[in-house]
Amino acid sequence: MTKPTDDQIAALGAALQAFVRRYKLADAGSSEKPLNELDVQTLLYIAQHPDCGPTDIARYLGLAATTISSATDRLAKRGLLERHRIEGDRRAVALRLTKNGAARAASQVSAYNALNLTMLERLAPTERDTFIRMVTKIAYHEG
Amino acid sequence: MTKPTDDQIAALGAALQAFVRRYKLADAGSSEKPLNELDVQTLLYIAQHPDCGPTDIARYLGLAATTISSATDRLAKRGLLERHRIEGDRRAVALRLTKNGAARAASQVSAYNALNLTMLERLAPTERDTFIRMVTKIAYHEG
DNA sequence: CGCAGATATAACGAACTTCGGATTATTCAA
DNA sequence: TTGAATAATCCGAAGTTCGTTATATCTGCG
Repeated sequence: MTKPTDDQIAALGAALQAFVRRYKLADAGSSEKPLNELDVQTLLYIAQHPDCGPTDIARYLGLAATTISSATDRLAKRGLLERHRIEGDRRAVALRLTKNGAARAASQVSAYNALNLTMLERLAPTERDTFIRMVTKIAYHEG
Repeated sequence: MTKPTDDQIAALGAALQAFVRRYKLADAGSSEKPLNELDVQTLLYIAQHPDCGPTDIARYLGLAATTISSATDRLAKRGLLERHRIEGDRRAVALRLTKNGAARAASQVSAYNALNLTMLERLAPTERDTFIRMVTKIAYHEG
């Protein structure tokens, strides 16, 4: 197996750094009072796993359960999610997004999609599937 | 100009999400007491711009000057950088890495390089330059 | 020269976030 | 039944960002 050269590694590093930097400075111009990163991740997880509990989220994100408790508190205070008592286990709570929460989650997804769209548009149409295939290969590689 | 399809956007989004998640959970197992993200960025900026001032860093990262003051405080306390009074302008300080700071910066760069290496290794040797060219095109695209 | 205003940085305090430890409520197993 | 395990939350400590203020210094203009 031929190894990547130092030049290749450096070129990739420079491009990724430039990209991350541009992206970070760009999204400063968002509309609503922004949620912090953890709250966004929490919101999106609940959107995809309705009626999950705080412990699920903590395990998924690799954080302390109390941290998730704080995050869900913040989201609940803003009216983005509701806690429901569940039938089978009365210790547990089921987290569900409110209408506003679902809208907020959708808006987040839109923002991600817009970024992905921008990336693909910068490539020639014939390159796009190749790029997606490569990124997929890198992301899902077993190792 | 043909537009990317929704399927393409979704596929790219899913792959990037998977990649970011794997990367985040992976680097939980690092060695030394970790610097926070801002401190790392600050350290690397100073490594590349010796004798710069806090204001330069604040402008570069798009943050309040006092935030950078805190960051340089933390780095100085850990012995990673030194503040020097400058000749021409006695208001300003010139930030310089100590030996330890330079080592720490180098170690950070190594970590980034290792990640980039991993990414490239997951592609076939013949694909690598294509991938780098595409990422570069996306990152540096004028728009 | 002397002084008003701009500039570089640091000090301080408010608001917020993460997380460990303790607490409450409930379930499970012996 | 009782003790251990589990789900979630409360509380307080430590750390972070950032606005305001303070201090020192520079710059330019009369």
